[in-house]
Amino acid sequence: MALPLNPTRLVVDVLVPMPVNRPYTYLILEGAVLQRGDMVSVSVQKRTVIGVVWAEPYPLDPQPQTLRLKTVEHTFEGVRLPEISLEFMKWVAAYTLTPLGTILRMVISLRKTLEPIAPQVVYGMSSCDVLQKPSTARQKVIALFEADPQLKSRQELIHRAGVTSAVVKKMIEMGQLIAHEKSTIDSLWKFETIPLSADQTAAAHHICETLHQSEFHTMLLDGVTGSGKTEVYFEAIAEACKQGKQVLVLLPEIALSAQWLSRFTQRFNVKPEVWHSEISPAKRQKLWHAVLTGQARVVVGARSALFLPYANLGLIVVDEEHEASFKQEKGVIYNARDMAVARAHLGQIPIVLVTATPSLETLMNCESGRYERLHLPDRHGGALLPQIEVIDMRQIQRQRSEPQTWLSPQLRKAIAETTARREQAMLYLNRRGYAPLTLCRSCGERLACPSCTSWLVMHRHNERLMCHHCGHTVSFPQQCPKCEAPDTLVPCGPGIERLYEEVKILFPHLSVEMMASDTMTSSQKINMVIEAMHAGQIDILIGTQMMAKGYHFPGLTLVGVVDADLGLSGGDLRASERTYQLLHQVAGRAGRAEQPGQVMLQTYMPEHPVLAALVSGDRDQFLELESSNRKALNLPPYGRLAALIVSGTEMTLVEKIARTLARHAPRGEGIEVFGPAPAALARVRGRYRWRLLLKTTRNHRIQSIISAWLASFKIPSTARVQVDIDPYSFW
DNA sequence: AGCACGCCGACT
DNA sequence: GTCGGCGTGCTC
Repeated sequence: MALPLNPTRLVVDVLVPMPVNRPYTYLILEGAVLQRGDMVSVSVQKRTVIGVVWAEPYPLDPQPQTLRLKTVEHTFEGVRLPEISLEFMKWVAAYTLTPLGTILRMVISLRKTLEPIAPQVVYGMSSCDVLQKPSTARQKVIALFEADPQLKSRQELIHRAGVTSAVVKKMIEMGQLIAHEKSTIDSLWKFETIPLSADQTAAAHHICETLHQSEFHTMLLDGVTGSGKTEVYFEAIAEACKQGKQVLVLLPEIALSAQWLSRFTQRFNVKPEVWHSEISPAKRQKLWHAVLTGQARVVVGARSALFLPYANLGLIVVDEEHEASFKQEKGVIYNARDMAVARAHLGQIPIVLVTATPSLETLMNCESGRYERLHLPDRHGGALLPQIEVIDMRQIQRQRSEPQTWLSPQLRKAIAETTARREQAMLYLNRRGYAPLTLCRSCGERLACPSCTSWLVMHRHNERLMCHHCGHTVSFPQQCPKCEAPDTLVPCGPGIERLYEEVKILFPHLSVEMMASDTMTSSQKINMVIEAMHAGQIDILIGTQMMAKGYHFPGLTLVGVVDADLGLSGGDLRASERTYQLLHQVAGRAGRAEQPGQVMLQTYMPEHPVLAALVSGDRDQFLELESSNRKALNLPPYGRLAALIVSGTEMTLVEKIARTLARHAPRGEGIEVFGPAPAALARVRGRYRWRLLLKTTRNHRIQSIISAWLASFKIPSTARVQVDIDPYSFW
C-alpha cells in the first residue's frame, strides 16, 4: 500500500553497509536536517544498520510510489564523513569492482561497534582518550580551572585543589582540562629540525616544499638500508603538523615496529596514534572519531588505516613501498600502496613512497615522470655495506654416515669465527615449524590437510601438525594414519625449529634464539628478543621473514641465508623481484655499526640473476633485466592483470562455471585470457577454487572488460566469483 | 552480508 | 497432514 502522499515530505538517499552498488531511499523524520556524509541508522529488512547519507535530501516524487518507503530512524549530529571519504569509497569500489556498500561496510566496521557515539572532545598526549565522568576530586580541579582558565601552573592547580599530581596528570591525559591541555600538547611536540646529512636535508626540503604547494605529487624516497630515509620523512611529518594537517604513515605489519615507534617518540617527544587490526574496540572507536574530528594528528598503521575518515589529511607516507603485505587478499581485495596514491590524488596532497628496493611499478612511474625520484646515496654514519657471497650447495659433499645438515661447512666456519669475536650471527630461513613435509617410511603416505591442498607442517614446540593455509592442527600421530605402522613418520626438509636443533648441536655453548610468528605472539615477546639481541645476550638468532624487517642490531655482523632459492620457484610473476627485495633486506641486517658485515647465501642456482645481482650489488642491472622480461611478456607494470577466482563447495559446479566463464571470455586486440585451471591451492577451507587470468595492454580499462564479462551470463549464487585487480598471489 | 520465502523429505 | 532442510533472491 502506498503511503499517504505529502508533497512537503523529503526523502534522502542512504548508502547501507551491504553488498549493493547504490543507495536506498528513505523518508526523513519531521524536522530532521540531513546532509551528505551524515551517519544515520535505518532499517533494512528487519534489521537496523548504520548508513551514510549519499545525496542531499530532495522532495518525495508526488507520483504514486511503488516502493513502501521507510523512515530514517536516527541521526547522529556532528558525525559526518568528509566529502573526500565518500569520493574515495566510490573510487575504490570502481577500481576493485567491489559493491559500494561493501566498501562502506569496511569503512564503518573500522569502528568495531555499530553504536554511533556523539562527537566528543578528544585530546590525549598520544592516545585519544575520551572524556570520562569526573570523580569528586576531579570535579574540584575542574571547578577551579573553570573559575580561572588562565591557571597555567600545574603545581598551583594541584596545591589549590588539594589533589595529587597523578590526578591532574591523568585529567590532562584524559582531556578533562582542555584549554590547559591543548597548550600542553602543543608544547609537547618537538618540531625543530634535527641535524641531518646534506643529502637528507636536500630531500627533506624538497618534500616540505611540495607540502606548501598543496597539490598532488608522488615522490619515491629511494635509499639503501641505513641511509636515513626515516629521518627525512620525519621532517616532512613535522612540516605537515606545523601546518595543522593530519599525516598518515602506512607501514607493513605494524605489530613489529616497536623500533619505529621509539624513533618517532624520540624525534617528536610524543607518540603517534597507532592503528592496526588488533587494537581494542574501545580504542578503535575513539581513534576513529579522533581522526574524523582532526584531533588525531599523526596516524601510523597498516593497510586499513587508509580508510579512516581523515578530516584534514595533508601528507601520506608509505614506508617499505615494495612490500607485498600492502596487498589485502581477503574481503575487499586492494593494494593499500596504490589506493594511497589514489587517495592523495583525490585530496590533492603529496605522498612519499619509501624503500631501499623499489617495486618495478614504482620505478616505471618514475621513468615515465609520473613520480619523482629522490635518491639518498650513502649509508648514514659511514657504516660499511656487507660483503655478500654465494655458497654453491651443489658442491657440498656429504658423508653418508654424517647426520643430516642444512648448514654448509663455510657457513659453519663463519658462525664459529663471528661468535668467537663476540659478534652476533643471524640465520634466515623463511619456513616456520620443524619440517615442511612429513611422510611415512613404510607406505609413503604424505600427511596433508583434510580441507586444503597443502601439506601439514610439523611443529615441535607444541608437538602438533599444522596447515599453514587454514590453521587446522592435529596432535602429532603416534603411527601412520594410513598404514598404521608405528614410528615410521619422518620429517622432510628443514624449518627453523629443525635448524635450531642443528645449531644447538653444533654450538652447544652458545646462546641461540628463535624468532617466528608461532612463538612471537605478542609485541612484548618480540621486544624481549630484540632487547636481548641488543644487549649481546644472544649469539645466534634464527628467524623467518618476520625478522627481516627493519630491526637494527649493532653487534650483528654475519647473516646466513639457509635457502636463498626458496621463493624463486612457483611460477609467480614477482618471484624474482620479491626474493631480491627480501634477501637484500636480510643482507642489510649485517654490519650496521662500525664492524663490516658478512652475508652468505646458500643456493643450488648460483647463476640465477637474483643471486648474481645480490653478490655484485648491482641493483639497477637486475631491475633492468627483470623489467625487460616483463615488457617482453606484457606483464605488469607494462600490461594489466586481473584474476577471476571461482569458488564453491561443489567441485563440479565450480569447474563448470569456470569453463563457462572461459567460453564467454572477452576478445579483442591486446586482450588475453588464460585458464581456466584449478588453483594451485585447489581447495582451501573446504572450498574448491578455479582461476582465470585476464591480461590486457595498458590502453584498456580492465574493470570495464570484467564488468561486461561477468554480466554476460548468470552466475549461480551457490558459487562465488572474486575479482582480483593487479593480483600478487597466483594461488 | 542477513533474512525471508519457497519447495521437497522425515516426523509429532 | 506439518516441521525444517538450505537453495534463491531481495533489501528503500
